[in-house]
Amino acid sequence: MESYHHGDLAKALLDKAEALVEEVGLDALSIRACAKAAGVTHSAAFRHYRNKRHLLTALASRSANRMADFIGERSSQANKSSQLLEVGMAYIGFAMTNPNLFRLVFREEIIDASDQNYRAATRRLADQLGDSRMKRTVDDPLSETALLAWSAVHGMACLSIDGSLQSDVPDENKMQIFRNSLSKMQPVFAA
Amino acid sequence: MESYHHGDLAKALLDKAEALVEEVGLDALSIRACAKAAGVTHSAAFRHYRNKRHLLTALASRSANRMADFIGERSSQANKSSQLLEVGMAYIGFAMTNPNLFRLVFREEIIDASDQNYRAATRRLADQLGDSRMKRTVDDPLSETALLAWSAVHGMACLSIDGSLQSDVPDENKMQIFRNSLSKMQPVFAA
DNA sequence: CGATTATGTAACCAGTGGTTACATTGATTT
DNA sequence: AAATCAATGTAACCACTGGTTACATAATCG
Repeated sequence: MESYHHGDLAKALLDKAEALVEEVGLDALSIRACAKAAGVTHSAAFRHYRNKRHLLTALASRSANRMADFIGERSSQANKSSQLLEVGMAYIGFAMTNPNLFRLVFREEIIDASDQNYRAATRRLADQLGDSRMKRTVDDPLSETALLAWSAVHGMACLSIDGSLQSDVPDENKMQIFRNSLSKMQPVFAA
Repeated sequence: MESYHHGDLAKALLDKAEALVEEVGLDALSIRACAKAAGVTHSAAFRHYRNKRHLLTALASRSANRMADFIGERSSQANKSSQLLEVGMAYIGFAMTNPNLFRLVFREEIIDASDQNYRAATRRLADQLGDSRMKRTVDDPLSETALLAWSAVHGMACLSIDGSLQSDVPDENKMQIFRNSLSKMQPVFAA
């Protein structure tokens, strides 16, 4: 038996949410299920997260950081010439391994996009994507190719996890196809 | 006052759903709200759609068809040389005008992806995207460039409507940036 | 006209996000 | 050490949701 007080319920809830979300799906995730998994009443959860939105925001922030870490690792392992490609492949790899966490990071309607932690996490992620010029899209012509690269990678990730591509292909083969496909973009960056 | 029987409740519900979804968001859309908007009890709706999933599937099918139509129009208006670019821009344009309908078409977790109407509609859409080789990704090397193009366009659409890009830029300017960005891909297709 | 069938309503169920009043605990102060 | 107080838990409740069932009404067809 545990004590009346939990210890670190806030973190426990996040952990349970992270585990549950890949089980039951992003839309079916409920605060009550997280609370029950943590062995606690659902109202206890609201003591640590004002509402569901806040829980999801916290999870999104953590996921964005995980993603940035993952990409960072892969990026540092690659040699300079293939870095852009490897970053893209890591991006897609994270999405395919954690589809719902990946979706959560970008579904700004169900989270608090103005949250400071979330913004910091996504900024870290954007920085990891090469150069932060990807986000400054207004009058910087260089960013147009960066936007193109990001879009291609993001699009592949989305199409892949949403099942819009042929779905009876094993993940490894898919990854190889993505790699080949992305490679074709090289002439764009050569210029 | 209307008669006891509605006339074409199935279609009315779809219409109301289509209108409501862009108002309240995809996740907040409820069968009860659609039914009320159609002036009918929520249980009447279940007479025409077995469950929410079926309603959303029907709406997704209709949206995919609308999208295919829209792209088809734009495509036929363009001259041969710029067709690929125009198709892509139409794809993004539809997404930005109807973000939630666009999302619905690709959110296969909340719809019945094996539904025949849905499959027919998405196949039409895929065909409209140039050549249907986009979907046969296994051992057809040509499709790698098609996949790249689709991904780039799809990624731009998603990033744009999800607010991951700089959001204080008016839509028209965004579209111009997208056009410029996509244009950079030309050398890939020249080969 | 009468029976059948399609389509609507009313009342109900379990589950959800969220709130409020109350109970329990751990830490602080004296 | 005892009293106090804020942090953290529970229980009971609310409105709403998707979904079901029994019943009422209307249209249709013999």
